[in-house]
Amino acid sequence: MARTPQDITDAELAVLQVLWDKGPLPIRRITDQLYPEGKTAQYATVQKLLERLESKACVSRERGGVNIYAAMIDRDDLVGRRLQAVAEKLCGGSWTPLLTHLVQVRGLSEKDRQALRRMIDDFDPRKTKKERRGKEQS
Amino acid sequence: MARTPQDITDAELAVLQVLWDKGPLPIRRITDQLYPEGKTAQYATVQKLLERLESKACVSRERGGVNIYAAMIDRDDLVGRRLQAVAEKLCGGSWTPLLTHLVQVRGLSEKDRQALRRMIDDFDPRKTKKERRGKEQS
DNA sequence: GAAATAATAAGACGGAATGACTGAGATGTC
DNA sequence: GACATCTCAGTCATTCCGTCTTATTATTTC
Repeated sequence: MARTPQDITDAELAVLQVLWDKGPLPIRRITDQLYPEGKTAQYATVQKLLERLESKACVSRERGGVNIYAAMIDRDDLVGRRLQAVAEKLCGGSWTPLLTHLVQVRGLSEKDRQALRRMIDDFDPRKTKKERRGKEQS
Repeated sequence: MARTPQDITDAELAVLQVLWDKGPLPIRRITDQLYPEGKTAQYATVQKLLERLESKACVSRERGGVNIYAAMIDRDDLVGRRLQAVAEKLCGGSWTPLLTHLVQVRGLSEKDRQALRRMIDDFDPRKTKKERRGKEQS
């Protein structure tokens, strides 16, 4: 039973979080965020994490005097990947059980409830874009 | 950056799936399902996996002439754990982004849409149980 | 009830994953 | 040209996790 490696590890995620928060940065700036007292060793650690993230196409590198790294996936992309993994491994690929779980077990705030009702309508494929536009204006 | 081990590994999950499908079983029966030609080695593998699952309180063991193992968590429990992990690591603990993702990115079937509308109403805490009962009857 | 068969128990193994590190060279900067 | 800083290319150590071995204790079968 071949084990499936993590898509993105904890340490890699920490790097991504910095890029999401601060935007594109050189390694040094990322290191400062993650290891405030960081010296050469920690710098190299961040470098290695970026190298792995790049090989997974999760960050891009702008080469130059100093390389600048930027996130190529955003939080929601990653949320999507992880939800997909859950759906595939536990629900035979179906999304519905996830949805049901969230609504029934976790419950909804009043805000959630309103937003959800609106989303259900807005993303109803039976409605044309024109109809949706009309709804928004009302 | 301490790494977080998987809650339940792939091989452990395979064992759980058998117990979910077939109900409580002795090791031998589980082994038959997972390794149809399984001999002593594979039997021991399943045994080790069950031992680890037991230490995580995911299966119970009824001791006797032959030990019988039973799942102590069901699929939805595990779905919940994994969704929680996603929410905590990527959404600051909030469930809303998961919900939003499912509805917006994955889309809803007509059936989903109907079921969801009903759930939103049913689990609305502003409504008393009496009101919900009334609604169901209508 | 002895031989054969099967189950339990305890530990060891090995490859891969992952966070962290070192050292040599390149590139700038004053 | 000296100094700091960055890049690059490894290496390392620990843990994880799927797997297997061996020994001991039941259980069956004739």
